Amino acid sequence: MNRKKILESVFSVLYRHFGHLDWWIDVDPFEVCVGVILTQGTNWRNVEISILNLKEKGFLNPQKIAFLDEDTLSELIKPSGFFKVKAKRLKNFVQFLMSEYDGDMDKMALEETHVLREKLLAIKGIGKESADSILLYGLNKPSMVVDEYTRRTLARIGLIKGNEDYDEIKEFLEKNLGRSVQMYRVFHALIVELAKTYCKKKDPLCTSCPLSKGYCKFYANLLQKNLQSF
DNA sequence: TGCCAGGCCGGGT
DNA sequence: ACCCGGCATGGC
Repeated sequence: MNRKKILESVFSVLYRHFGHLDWWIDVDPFEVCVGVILTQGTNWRNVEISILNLKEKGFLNPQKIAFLDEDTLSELIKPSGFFKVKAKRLKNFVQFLMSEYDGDMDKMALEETHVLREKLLAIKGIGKESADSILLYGLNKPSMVVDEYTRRTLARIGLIKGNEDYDEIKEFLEKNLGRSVQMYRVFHALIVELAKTYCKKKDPLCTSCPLSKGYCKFYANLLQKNLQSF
């Protein structure tokens, strides 16, 4: 049994359990970018308040944010925390978008995925997870998102050791999930849902996880045994 | 009540 | 190459 089969089975089980989960469906790509930056280290609920603030003022577009002073901006995004650094990060991103693509997300979307990823990573405040989230959920490009949940969950299942770096895990997933944007989007959302619900930091044995029936390392074995039923 | 949330950067070892 | 503090609000 190879890791690809197991990974496919994991997806299958999660999909059956949680259903079709996806994020930012049909959301304006620029709004996705703002959301991605605001949600760094922060609960999504808090981000929604900030997004609403920006929308109410009609500021949720590149041009407006570009000409907004940083203090006003940080005031509007206060609910999502780290508001001063995030105001700066939003400014950095918007400045990039304006200067490289005339503030046009459609133009940005024309870039080749890997090229754009490197450009995004060069922006202060955009790390790997944010860059990949923008690519995947904002622009529908095949760039898998990895986060702490993904690392922890895959490690507990036994698919990775857990000490691999970001890009290693990303490549593992991209190689074994196939290059389907839809698959990446849903898989990441499913993993996050699983981790938030059952695969918590404080519960290393995953005792509450209905999928694992005990320690998650045995999850892989469970899948192998029952593979034919998936 | 304390802990954590859909991270990232910069400086120190 | 890792490790850590700082950044900050709101919900359970």
